[in-house]
Amino acid sequence: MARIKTDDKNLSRKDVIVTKAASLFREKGFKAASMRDLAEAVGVEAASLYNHIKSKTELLHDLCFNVANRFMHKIDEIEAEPISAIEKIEKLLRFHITEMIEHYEEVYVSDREWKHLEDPYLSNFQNQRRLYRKRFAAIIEAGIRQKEVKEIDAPTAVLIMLHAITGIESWHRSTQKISAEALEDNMITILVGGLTNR
Amino acid sequence: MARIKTDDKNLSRKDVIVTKAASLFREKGFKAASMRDLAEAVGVEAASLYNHIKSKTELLHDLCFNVANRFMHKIDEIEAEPISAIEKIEKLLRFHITEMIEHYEEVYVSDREWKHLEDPYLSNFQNQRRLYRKRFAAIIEAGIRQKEVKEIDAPTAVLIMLHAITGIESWHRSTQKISAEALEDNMITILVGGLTNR
DNA sequence: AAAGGTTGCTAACATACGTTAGTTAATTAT
DNA sequence: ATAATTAACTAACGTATGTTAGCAACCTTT
Repeated sequence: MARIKTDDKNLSRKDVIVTKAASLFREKGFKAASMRDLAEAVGVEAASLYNHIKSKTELLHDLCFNVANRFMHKIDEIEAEPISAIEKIEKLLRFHITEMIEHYEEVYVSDREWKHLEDPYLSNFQNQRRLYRKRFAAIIEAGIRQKEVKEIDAPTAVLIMLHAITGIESWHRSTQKISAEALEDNMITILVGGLTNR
Repeated sequence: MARIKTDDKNLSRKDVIVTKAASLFREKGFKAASMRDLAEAVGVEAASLYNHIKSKTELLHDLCFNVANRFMHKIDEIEAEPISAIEKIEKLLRFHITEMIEHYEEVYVSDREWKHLEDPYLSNFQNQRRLYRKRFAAIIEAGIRQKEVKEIDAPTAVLIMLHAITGIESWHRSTQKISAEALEDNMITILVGGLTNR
């Protein structure tokens, strides 16, 4: 009888399922990925998954909110630091970039598939998202007031930054990648360079 | 008996269906949007759609290749112009931006949902996409050689540009938009500003 | 070794989906 | 006015999907 392997200790079977789900949802999209696909990836029959999870949407829910919470904590932390606006922006961007490099399946799924959440989680997620962007924009606006940053529309700048970073997905799948460090530095050069005055 | 309205002349009934499909696929995603949803949006029964189209995937196919062709023609045109690399980049970006502003449902769907195409169209689309990015990167590399552009990794720059532009989708749906012109100029300022030497 | 809990299996359900067949209504051409 | 064509309808088929029920095998604790 097949069993779900949790080779690395401290991993629950649910963790294994959630991780495989991230990979599958990233590859096929949430709707197109079936529970039978997931079961096969996990090495078990579809019905057996339900010993560990409540529903398919719960998987998406877990993925989305895990990611969202990580970003929320990071922006809390950065806002509180006594550094310049440009430094805050760079720190936040670097966090986004490394998150996308290291946990890209989860981050990608959270970013692209949250539409398939169901209320009340959907509204909740959308609110968090809006709030996060507002806080990011506020940092940029502070930078503009202090003349560190060009006179641009802050919400537009946030859109550009956040979407630019999802481009890392293509890097991840490309065959001849530059190194992760080089990627990060290139992105910072272009993005922060585009904001900075002088 | 309900009929599909093609109020503006020169619109075939299929055109009406394709347009509504773009809107629906954008809103729900290709897989989550059903033919019955589409039929309702068009004002007709699901089976009736098949008097005008071959299949659901044909709709996606039409959307994706219409968009891809427009971009391919534009890059043909721009490559041939006797202008500097930076000017070429700016022209191409402005084209992307206005396409995204004016036909955003189609462009968005083409960008996000092409994964659900079926071979041979899938491979075909992927090839076109790769080729387009290579040509874009080549323009940037020419700019680097002529010292117009910072010494960055060109493929990374392409990723950033293209993905940044999909952020316009959020602008489109936001309630308090800045004007389309202001959006375009802001994006150019940040993106081209991030590339330019000095 | 027995008992209890956990995790797997098979079978099946209800539902939703894309699509086809066959038919009728509406429009266009003769 | 009649015939031919186009475009709609109803009904249904086959398949895939998320999920549940009931039972068997495994592991852990005593």
